[in-house]
Amino acid sequence: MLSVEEEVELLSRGCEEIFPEGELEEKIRKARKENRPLRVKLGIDPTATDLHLGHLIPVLKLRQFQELGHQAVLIIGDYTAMVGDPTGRNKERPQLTHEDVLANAETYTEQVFKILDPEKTEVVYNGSWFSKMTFTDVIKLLSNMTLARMLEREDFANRMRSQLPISLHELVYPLMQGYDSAMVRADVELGGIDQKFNILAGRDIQREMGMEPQVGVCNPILLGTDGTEKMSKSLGNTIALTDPPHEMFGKTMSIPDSLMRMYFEQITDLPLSEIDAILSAVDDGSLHPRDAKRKLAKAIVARFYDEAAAEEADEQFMKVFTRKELPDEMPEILLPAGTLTDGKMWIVKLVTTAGFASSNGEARRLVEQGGVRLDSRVIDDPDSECELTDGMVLQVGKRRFGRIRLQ
RNA sequence: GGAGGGGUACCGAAGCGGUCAAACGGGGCAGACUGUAAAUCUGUUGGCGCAGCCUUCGUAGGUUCGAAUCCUACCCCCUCCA
Repeated sequence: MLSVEEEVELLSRGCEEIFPEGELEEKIRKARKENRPLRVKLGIDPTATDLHLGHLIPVLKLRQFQELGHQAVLIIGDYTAMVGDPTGRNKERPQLTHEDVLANAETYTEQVFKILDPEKTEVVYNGSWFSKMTFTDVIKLLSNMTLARMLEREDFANRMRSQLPISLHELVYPLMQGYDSAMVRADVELGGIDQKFNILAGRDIQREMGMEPQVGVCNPILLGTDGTEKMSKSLGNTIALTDPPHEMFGKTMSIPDSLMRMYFEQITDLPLSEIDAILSAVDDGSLHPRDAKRKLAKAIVARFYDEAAAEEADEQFMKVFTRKELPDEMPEILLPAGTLTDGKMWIVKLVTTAGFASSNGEARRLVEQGGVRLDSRVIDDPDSECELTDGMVLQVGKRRFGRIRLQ
């Protein structure tokens, strides 16, 4: 068995902040003495359907706790999702209906259980208590917070300063999240560092209700593939859990070098010493940054799929982008008989039919700009009528390929 | 409740009777250079088989030879005062 110090060190990996400092160690010590696991809470608001790596960071942390024998408590925020977490927002969120939320929750948990052990995870909907609260209960809950404290929050302060609206229901959110902690008697709450305020609210409420306050274990906010903004679906800079291996690999290869450490630490489970070794090899020039990134991409794919998929993705990547060869597999472009006239087809039509452009105009532009190839030959005249034969390869841009199938 | 400001393309933001499919910046896409990195440079960014035509500037009407631009009504947002 690990020593308490070792366990804390392990759990601290990749964390931006654990607060209050030292209290995690104390909690673990105490739990061991009482011979019980820590109750580790992670709340997720099912506001969208696809999980991306940014969502997964605390989930991975939760699994780590789970592997060490602690009790994972997953809260599905069916009620909080309707309110919408104002954290980091400079706008109000659109409010979702309860039906939307429940539907999302299903796909969410399905994905989360690719990582967590469902047998050992306690799943609770926070609607199970919020739906039963009376208005009196709500008022009592609200009395735990003052306006001044609420306005200390950076996001609210910013909005106040720039005279943007803050709806009252948004002020309730941190209290709701905090109340969740009390209801599940959490010892630890996980979340991004942007959750700090909400997690601290949980401590207040737990204390108010006569419990020992939870410890916050916060990870940094994962930046998206563009390297500047936080990973978020609306910014289109995500790597999704549902991305197929080659895409996950490719997207990882496209992140700026400066993000490698973050991704290594947050998403892979390589030992820190190994990560340091890789990155210092890059620094002193003995390892090509691209090869370091390949290691990263492989580790990520292996984590969410398996070694074989990672190996395969790497090979394909090298083949297509380094050696500029055609990928082994590519989607087929089915052309029913009658699509061609005299065995020929208008190039613009071909590109849109293949789904590589959403309009003829866009396809036309791609052609004019030299981004379209047919069997490796650039076609740059948008009026071209191309002779097509079964098995020909259409390439658009650097990474979209399709094999023509005449039917 | 009173006074004022505003809704323009993916986003920010000009335009305020014709020369506007709408400046400029960001983002996206394509090309060059590379390591599908960064930086840089170039082109492009409503639709249509496209030297032409069609539909766009909150919504609906109206004025005009002609409207993103003027008028009327409606919807939405913001600010200040209360």
